[in-house]
Amino acid sequence: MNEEVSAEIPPGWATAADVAIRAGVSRSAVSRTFTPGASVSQATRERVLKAADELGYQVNRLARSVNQRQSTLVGVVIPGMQNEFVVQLLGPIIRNLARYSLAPLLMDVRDPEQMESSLHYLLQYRVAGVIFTSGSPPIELAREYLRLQVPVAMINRDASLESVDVVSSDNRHGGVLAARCLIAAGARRLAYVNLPMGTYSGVSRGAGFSEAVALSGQDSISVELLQGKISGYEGGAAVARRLLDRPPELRPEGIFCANDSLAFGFMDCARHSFGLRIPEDMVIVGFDDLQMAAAASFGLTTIRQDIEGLAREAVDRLVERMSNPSKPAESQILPVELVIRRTSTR
Amino acid sequence: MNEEVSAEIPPGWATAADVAIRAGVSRSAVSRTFTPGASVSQATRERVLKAADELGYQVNRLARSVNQRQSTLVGVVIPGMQNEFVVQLLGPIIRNLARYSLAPLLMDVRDPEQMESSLHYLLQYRVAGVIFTSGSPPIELAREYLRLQVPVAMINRDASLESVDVVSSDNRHGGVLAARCLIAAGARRLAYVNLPMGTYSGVSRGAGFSEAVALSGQDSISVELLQGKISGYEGGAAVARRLLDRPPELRPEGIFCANDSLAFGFMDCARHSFGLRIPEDMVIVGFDDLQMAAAASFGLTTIRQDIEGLAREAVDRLVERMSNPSKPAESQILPVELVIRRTSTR
DNA sequence: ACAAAAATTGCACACGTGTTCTTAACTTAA
DNA sequence: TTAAGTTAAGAACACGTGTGCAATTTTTGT
Repeated sequence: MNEEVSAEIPPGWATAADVAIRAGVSRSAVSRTFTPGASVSQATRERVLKAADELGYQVNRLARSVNQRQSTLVGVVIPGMQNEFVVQLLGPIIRNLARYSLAPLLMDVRDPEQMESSLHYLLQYRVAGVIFTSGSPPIELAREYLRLQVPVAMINRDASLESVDVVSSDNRHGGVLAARCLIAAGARRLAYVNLPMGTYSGVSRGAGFSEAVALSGQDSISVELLQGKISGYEGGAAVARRLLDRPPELRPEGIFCANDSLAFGFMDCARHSFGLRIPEDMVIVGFDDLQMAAAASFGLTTIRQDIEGLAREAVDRLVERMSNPSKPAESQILPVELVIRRTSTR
Repeated sequence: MNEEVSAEIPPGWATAADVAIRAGVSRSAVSRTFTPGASVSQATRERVLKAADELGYQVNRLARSVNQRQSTLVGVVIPGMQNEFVVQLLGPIIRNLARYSLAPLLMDVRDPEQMESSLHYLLQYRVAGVIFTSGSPPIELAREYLRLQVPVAMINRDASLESVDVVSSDNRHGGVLAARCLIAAGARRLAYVNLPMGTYSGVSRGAGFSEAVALSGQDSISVELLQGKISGYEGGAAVARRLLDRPPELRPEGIFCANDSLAFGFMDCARHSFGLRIPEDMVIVGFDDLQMAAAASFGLTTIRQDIEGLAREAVDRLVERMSNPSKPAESQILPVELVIRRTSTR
């Protein structure tokens, strides 16, 4: 009985050999069809593509990687999902990697104790490179990758390592812009609210801030440097509670927060717990320009970073280094922009 | 633009053969040493581990995957980084995957046109499974994976597909809680602000909301269903502008927003553009309990989802299905919790 | 029409693993 | 001490792919 058997897709994945048989060609021909720039005649290419389509064949990138000792995976290291800015960086990074057919392997190093195992974790997948997003963690981790000749690119971090491409916002100048803005608004006693851990970008912003104040020439202006124990909204509020719990004439009138989340917490505490009016009693400038900065409840004047640019440049640098590992390290600085809203205009 | 790039795996990657030579054993012995449950004597195991450590040997998971025809990569599909709740889901998902030594391969399907290529993209890495996070996109994409027998788990989505595990918050009951809360606060004219696209979770929340109103028995209570064109803060504000631009006596007094971002936009617009006081003139309930909901500027009463639970259960279900693909589909519903803050208490 | 050049094809090998199967070594029981 | 039983190690194969090389086909030039 010659019953017609329906051409079901076999359980499991169709392999190049399966396609070859169905198309009546050698397995090499299949391989070449899916390798750009290989030598295949138009006729066989079409037969292969037809057979591949019918079988739902997808090339096995894992096997391909093993064979040619190349990987198309890129590690993306992030310090938890709490920092809203870093999260916003993620989307653009992924899309820019996709431009080069690279796939992001995410790694969350919230706990430093995971670090060691996380290191192995990425290495075992033979990542073609690693992107470190801003945050405090692991300079030693990066050093480890370098030792193994894995290309590394960093965003908003210290550019001190050899043969690492770094792309940062102009954090220092952001601090300068913030200082000028606060001073122009008439504030005399200034304060800088830094990030809890000694982050590179936090330090740079504070340095630019202090520097601009010093250069302003007006010695009636004072700067106070503060640093919280926790980050984000709660951290900003905590610093505010500590700072504003003093006689009104000693309170700072101009606040620069290392990022917008801190600023939200600070100004909410100032307004709701201490009854201060913003900007009348106190002017505030943040950093990042998160979406919430534009919210009517805040209207936060802030320094905008070029998220898309940071992601694009970091990926481009990494890709360059992949194809030319001995390329000299580049340190690129992207401009920031002062976005004026209500917290600084009076 | 669509350039293919990959980097040579740097020289200096020790292979199992290298370790074998250095340890003076066969390559099989090395392999067994790193394969839990294999038969190796304590003596050789130690020699192998010593040699491996000296060479900095890391097992090549790509090669391992090719050999045993199974992958340790899991696709995580997210609809852009705009939805803050989905982003918060990401961290727990990654950490729970790590519990099983699985690695997240991220896929951003913001643009539907990427869908087709994204599908191939994950398949080419032979992902062991896929997790769909909440959002509208691609039910067809999921169907495609199922056809290829790739295990699929979904979060906060319709449970209509066969052999797909779904874990959702109790969206319906969340709507019920919101309705009761608004009614208890004395609101009579109610409105529901839905998500722009007909998302499953948005629809469920609205259904529960309407249902609870109907069951309240008080026919003096009316419900209005609204849907914006854009999502997030701006979307909420836009809906508010449209809705409040009518005589005060026709304005709703109780608003239920499908998520917190919408609620932020809505209440900011109501307060700052229309001068309404919250909760005196209007009570509001959101959904998700984002960090900002607790901010002093909002104090938003909202329905909290069990983020950690959603992630954990989704990963557990997926892993179960990996080891037993014919397991009957489970549909799990996690409880939600009403978090009362200032926008509903008067 | 025929030789030379060019293009295409298939075979065989390589990549770094896990695993079966056979053989050697070692342990236990009588 | 010897036979039987247990355990570890190595050789060989498989996984799915890319590619060098030689053989074969097609195209080109006259």
